[in-house]
Amino acid sequence: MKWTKLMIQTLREDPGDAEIDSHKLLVRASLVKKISGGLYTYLPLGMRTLNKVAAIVREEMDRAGAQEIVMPILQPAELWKTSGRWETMGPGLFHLKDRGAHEYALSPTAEEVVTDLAKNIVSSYRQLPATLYQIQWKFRDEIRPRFGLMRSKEFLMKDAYSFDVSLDAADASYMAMFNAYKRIFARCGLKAYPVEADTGDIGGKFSHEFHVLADSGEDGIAFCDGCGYAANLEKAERSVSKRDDAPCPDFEEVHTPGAKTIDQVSAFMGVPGSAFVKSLVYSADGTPVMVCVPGDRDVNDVKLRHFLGVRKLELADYETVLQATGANAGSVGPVRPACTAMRIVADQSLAGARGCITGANRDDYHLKNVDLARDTRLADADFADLVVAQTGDICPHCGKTMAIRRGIEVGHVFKLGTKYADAFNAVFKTDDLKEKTMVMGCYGIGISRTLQAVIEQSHDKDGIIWPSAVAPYQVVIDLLDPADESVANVAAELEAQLEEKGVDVIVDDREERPGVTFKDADLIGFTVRVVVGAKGLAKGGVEIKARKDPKEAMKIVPPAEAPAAILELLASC
RNA sequence: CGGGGCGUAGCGCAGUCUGGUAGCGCACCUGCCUUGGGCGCAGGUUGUCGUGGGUUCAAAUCCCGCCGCCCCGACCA
Repeated sequence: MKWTKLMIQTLREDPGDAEIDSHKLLVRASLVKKISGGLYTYLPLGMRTLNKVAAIVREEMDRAGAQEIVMPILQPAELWKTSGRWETMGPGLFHLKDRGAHEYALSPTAEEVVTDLAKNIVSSYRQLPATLYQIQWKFRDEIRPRFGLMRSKEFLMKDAYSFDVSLDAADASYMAMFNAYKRIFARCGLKAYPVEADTGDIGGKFSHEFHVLADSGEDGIAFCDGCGYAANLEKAERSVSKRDDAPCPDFEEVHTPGAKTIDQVSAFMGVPGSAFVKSLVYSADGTPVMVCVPGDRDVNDVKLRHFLGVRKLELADYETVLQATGANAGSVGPVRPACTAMRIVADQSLAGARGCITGANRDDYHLKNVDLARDTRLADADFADLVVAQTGDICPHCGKTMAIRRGIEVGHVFKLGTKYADAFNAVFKTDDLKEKTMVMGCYGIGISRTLQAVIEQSHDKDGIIWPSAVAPYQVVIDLLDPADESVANVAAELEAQLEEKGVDVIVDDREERPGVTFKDADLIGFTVRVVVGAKGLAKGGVEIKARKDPKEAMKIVPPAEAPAAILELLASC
């Protein structure tokens, strides 16, 4: 392919609306063009890399025994109402009506459609197990699209769904996908880590996310270097040692005028935040619940929601707080008798806490010398792991300390159980003619996000450094003298030979100074650069260099030997 | 949803406070020159100044409405 035939318009300056390197480079290297917030056109170069990632995913899905299908993006509302997600996904789900006022959703995933499909096609255990997948555009009405392709309203996703005869059988389907994912990300040149995760709105029992570590990542992940435990902060557990607090005298009120936050009261009283019991009033499916955690800790909403077994959980508004406790936010606490009606729960690390400070349920007052067992209605069953893990917390599996890192979620594998199969009554006949519900799993990879994650993980100050497997073109042949006949001939011959070997080649035939073509080659990041010039040829060689290598690693080889040398270089990238 | 910022050429921006008929850099086109890391010179093209209304002799500039985009926050008491 000739450069001058392609729609490429590289930019010298960073786009004004990009925050992170990969987003800036996507735009500067002319891979994508924004059309509106969270919506992008893929230009020829971007389309090629997107297709390459998709091709790797397709190959590995097929290898793992999954079958490719395509489901509609526009999906009838009835299916979504059957599963309940028409309501639970709320405004995150795009919906629209046709001229007959029938409602539709734009698919953000396809559990409903695929379960309905399986229900209709599968009637016997003989047809299982089966895993279906598609590579299809998905739509989500994100609150705040950002970071280019990382969080956009429309994105390319591979979604797969497994159907099995039992939970045990589903393990094999899950593991097949898990292993396929490891291969996929490795082939894309990515270091991706499987991380234990919450199952979110999709539901189910067990799941792993695949994360690429990056400072710009939107997710926090607890890592234990001791045993390899890795978990999304939404789920990450921590181990706490049993407290042995000394008995304390009866609690007493302390006047704390104007001090509302833990930081303010802590400063006012000259006591560290960890000595406080922070008490928050939540609205759990509409009922107020008080949650107590150490003053230097944040409540983990996901853990709390699971523990309480409720669907909708949010911090209560100020009026509810006042009604439930008799005090305004900033002065509330768990000590009786104020909160007689409300359920109170607390983080496990507070079991046995004595001598702590809480709100007094009276504006501008706190209590000191609180003994949670003695002074509150908290019973053993009310304690659970309810806080967000922090760096330095103890790993629940090996006892070593964990660290929090940032990650980009590029893939997710779930065991769904029978959540959707139950909703759609997707059953099959067993060998003894009984009816049984299918057990499902679902498995997603953000293809467009993966593409950007590769850039985020593989770039330098000059531009992208494409791994060979997903480069828009693996080799750029830079013609220093495009008008020179011998240069053009050597380049054409080289291009033909490489393409015969299955290598994607772009020939930079622009009448530009070398500085311009070199800068562009580095910016777009073609895996290997070949320079063909009249002077070099006169001396008997062309020049080859891997993008990831420094200038000094450049080699000069005779044109006849170039294809073999280039293939070797590509194999190492 | 709340707060802040921004909308001027394909891209990045100045001009707005203090109203006077729109500018810079990059890109693009022509010519000369140059030719190993975004060269130089000369000439040139590209704008409903986001949009609708108002004030005014005159509006990118002042006033009001709307739209879009970006960032932060969304109540951790």
